[in-house]
Amino acid sequence: MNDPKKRFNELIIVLKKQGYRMTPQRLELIRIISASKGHPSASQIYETIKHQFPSMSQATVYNTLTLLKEMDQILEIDLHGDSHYDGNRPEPHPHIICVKCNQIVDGEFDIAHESIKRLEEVSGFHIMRTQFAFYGLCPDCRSDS
Amino acid sequence: MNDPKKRFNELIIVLKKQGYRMTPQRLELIRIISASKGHPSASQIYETIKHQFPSMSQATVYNTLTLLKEMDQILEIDLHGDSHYDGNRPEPHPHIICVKCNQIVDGEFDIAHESIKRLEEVSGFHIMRTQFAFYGLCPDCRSDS
DNA sequence: CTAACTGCAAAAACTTTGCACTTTT
DNA sequence: AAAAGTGCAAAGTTTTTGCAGTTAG
Repeated sequence: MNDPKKRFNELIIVLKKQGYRMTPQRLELIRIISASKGHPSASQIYETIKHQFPSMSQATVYNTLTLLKEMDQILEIDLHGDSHYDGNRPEPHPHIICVKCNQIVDGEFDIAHESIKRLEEVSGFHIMRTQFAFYGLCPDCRSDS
Repeated sequence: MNDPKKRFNELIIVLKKQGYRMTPQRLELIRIISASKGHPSASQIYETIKHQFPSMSQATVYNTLTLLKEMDQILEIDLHGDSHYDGNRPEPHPHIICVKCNQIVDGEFDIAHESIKRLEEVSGFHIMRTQFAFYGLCPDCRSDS
């Protein structure tokens, strides 16, 4: 994972370069996304920001997340109507998700690079982003049951 | 893809073996899932069945899909609060999804087998199912824009 | 100053739930 | 007959929308 501060500044630069405004709410969301070791969901981000900005609205959270998503700066992890976000690794990588405790862990190998090329050739698609999810039991939950 | 009729009978046998009852609604859903070349969503399945069974309820669709999912007979493709289902290939395989027309195409290579083993070793997870999604533009939508 | 952004509240979309009724076995 | 399954309608979640008011640049 990147250094949170480095990532924070990186995101600010990218947004500014595109002419987006730096509002306090946006800065706070970017700070959270940059520092998150886990993969927070939209509602988790919303709840966290509300501590600092009680007036924060869900619409703003979704607006900003959509913005970052469209700029390929964050990855959306679609989990059955509860999207989580990975703010540190825009490049394709697998996620390992515990079906019991719902924790999400980053996988380290890169299946994508060569696979994408092959898949594009075979399917004729132009592939823009990927989502690899492995569902199972994390070490803790394995021993629980 | 399997032969739809073969798959249909296969599913019936599996359900019966587990002691589940064969209601007309269930049969119809299984028929649809078996024959679907694409990857229908819950609501698409619901709409289709309503033609035959105007009294069909969403609850029944979801009940049956959950059942099949838990028996690892269908794959759920999580698409931003609109799950689609792959009824023919319970084994891990990639999906290629057009971000414009939303069509879902099956990928043919198997990245999973060796990768899962490696990932299990590194993460300590016990992996039970996977979801590989590649988002992009299909050939038609590429030429459109 | 003004275009961009936010907050609010309502609506939309998908899924789940509870319970009485029906049906498979 | 009994357990399992269905239908209905309501409620729960997450996400989107419209618009008036606010603010960064």
